[in-house]
Amino acid sequence: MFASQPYHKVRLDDVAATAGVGKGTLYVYFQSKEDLYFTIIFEGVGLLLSRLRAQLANDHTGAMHRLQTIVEELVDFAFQHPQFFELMKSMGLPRGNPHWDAQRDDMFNLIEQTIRNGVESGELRDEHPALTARFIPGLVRSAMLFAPKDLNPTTLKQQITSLLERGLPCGAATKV
Amino acid sequence: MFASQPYHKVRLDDVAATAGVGKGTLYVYFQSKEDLYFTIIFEGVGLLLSRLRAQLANDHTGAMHRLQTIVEELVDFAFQHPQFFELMKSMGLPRGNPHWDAQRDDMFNLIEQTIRNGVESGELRDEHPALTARFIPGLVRSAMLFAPKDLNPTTLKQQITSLLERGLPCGAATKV
Amino acid sequence: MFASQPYHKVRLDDVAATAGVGKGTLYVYFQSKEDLYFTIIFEGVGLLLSRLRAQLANDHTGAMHRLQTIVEELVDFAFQHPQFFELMKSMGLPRGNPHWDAQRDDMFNLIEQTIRNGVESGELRDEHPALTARFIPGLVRSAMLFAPKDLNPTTLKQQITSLLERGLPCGAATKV
Amino acid sequence: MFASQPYHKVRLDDVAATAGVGKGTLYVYFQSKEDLYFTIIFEGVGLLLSRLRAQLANDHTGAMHRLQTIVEELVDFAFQHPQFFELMKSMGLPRGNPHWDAQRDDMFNLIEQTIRNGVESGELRDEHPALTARFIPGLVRSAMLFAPKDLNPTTLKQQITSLLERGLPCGAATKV
DNA sequence: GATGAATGAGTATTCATTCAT
DNA sequence: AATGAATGAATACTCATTCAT
Repeated sequence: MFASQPYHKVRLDDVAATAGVGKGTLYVYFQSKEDLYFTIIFEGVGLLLSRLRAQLANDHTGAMHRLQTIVEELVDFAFQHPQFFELMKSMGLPRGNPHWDAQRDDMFNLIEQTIRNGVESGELRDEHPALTARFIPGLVRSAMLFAPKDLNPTTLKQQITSLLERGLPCGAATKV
Repeated sequence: MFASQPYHKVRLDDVAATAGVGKGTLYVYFQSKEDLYFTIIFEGVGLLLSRLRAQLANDHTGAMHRLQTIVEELVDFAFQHPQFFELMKSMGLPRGNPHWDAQRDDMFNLIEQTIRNGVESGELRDEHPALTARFIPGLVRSAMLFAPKDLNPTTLKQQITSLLERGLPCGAATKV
Repeated sequence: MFASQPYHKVRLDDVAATAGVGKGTLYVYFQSKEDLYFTIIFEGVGLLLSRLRAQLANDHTGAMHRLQTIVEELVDFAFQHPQFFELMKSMGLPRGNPHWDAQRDDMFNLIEQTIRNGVESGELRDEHPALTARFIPGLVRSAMLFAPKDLNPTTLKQQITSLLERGLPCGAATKV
Repeated sequence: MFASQPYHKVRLDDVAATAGVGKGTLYVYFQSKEDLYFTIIFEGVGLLLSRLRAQLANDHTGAMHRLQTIVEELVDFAFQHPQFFELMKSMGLPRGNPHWDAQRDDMFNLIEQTIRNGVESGELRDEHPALTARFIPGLVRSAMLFAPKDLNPTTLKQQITSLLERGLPCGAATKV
């Protein structure tokens, strides 16, 4: 519901009715409407994070391949939870909530570290891994929110991977 | 004010007070709170769009160079209006305000067309220019919202341009 | 808890927690929150009444002495149950709960009758014993609620007794 | 309305309707329901205080006569505002509100000082003027809340004055 | 045009009460 | 009997909007 309407248009009466519980019951489990909203996002990112970690734990390949794994996981998650990025448009991100900030940084750091490892091993070249780490989820977000509705996961993965692998210029090799 | 708080926490009382006008005066110029909010965003994107168009009108270079111009303009605008992307982070208001949707598509199309031209002329290779067009503002957005506070425009431009030009792998040249 | 907060700020959740029982258990012994509240007051006044009756049953002295006994009992009770008058300060619940009204009148009548006996025997002079009967608990109440915290029972008894015995003017004797 | 029902049963909707204004208008002038309630009491006591002061300003007689003036004013006020003491039953007195505490103390001090002056001049005998000062309004309260409905101001004044002047015992003189 | 006092529809939140266990 | 999770009726309070001045 938060994904299809702005935050302030979502009525807790309707949330309760849709959930099949009483209005008061929501307040047994959540402190406030805001708490409910942030909990949804927090649990979503938590799920994504744990999946990323699980995948990377089994992936002892090179940095580029691990980045592809990350992109795959991000895209799969986005298509399994198509409301997720819409959800965050509703009210934006919580600022200054230490739990949320820590969790978001965890995700960025996971990606950043993967890039750094690749740079150190000489496999990758990246002047600002921290920036690139923030770019990658942003690419998925942009696609999910604004790309044509018929976009499929495979195409999106390829496009992002392609961007990371080759860069746009077809004559890139000659430019170096 | 809309940049630093979610839509529903911005009170028109405060907006009027901050603007130094009476509450009623807002309604002389705007139909409603939503109208005010969308007007702000609409004018912001309108300004950005006109700048992009002005720059590109004078730029008769190749596609890659024009993309760099676009990135430069996006980043400069972002740093000149640091609230802008904060503002857009939660623009999840009514589904498909037609004006806004049209204008946003204008921007995406401007970028997409630049890429398509490059592909047609053989300068660029891109399987999905529409996706890439949506990626580019997303990269700026990600950086503005989540990157370290000491990020400077030059670094950001370089990083995005670099990504578009070369891709991450340092051996990219040999891959062609 | 009812003594330190107004009725509507006392939550049965807290009452149950403080009492160390489950919320539902309260409803085994009381019909409702109001019932609980009135039971507390009713039992309090009932206890006070039975003490007054017990003391007066053993007191076959004159009316003035019996009034002193009443004052002593009221003051002792007030100091033994310092919350009691706080509790009664806001007992403005349903108009005329019959049980409560009857019991309150019992107390007033007990005092009134003591005065009337004294008047009839010629020991006392009082134009309106009913009024005086209502005054006496009011004096204790006023002292308990508003007097300095270091007030002690002996002082209070003396002051009330003195007022009843002599009146304020030091030349009272000559006025008779 | 607060006089005829307990605080928590008074609905602001009804207050607004009775006052002939919109609900929101109440919140233009009062911060909250509690603020509204306390303001009513505060203004009531303020009115009473200013009347007492005005009367005493013109009264350069002896202490006993000034006390009678105070009693007269208290009783007149009580009969002119018969809801006033009922009002305070609704939620009790505000505790710790400095405005209210100061005002209440002002009233007590006004009476107390009158008694002290009488004691110093030798006109009165009172071991604890502070206590007596707190007794006097309490007598009026007791009468207004619990005395027979046909009580009239003159009777009440006489009874209180009589208590203060002579004390109860008709043989008081001989007890000294 | 500008204003801001008045408004009341709309909603988050509370808490006494119930009842299945 | 004792419980406390679930409830929803009840209500304080907010704030976008209006309109007389």
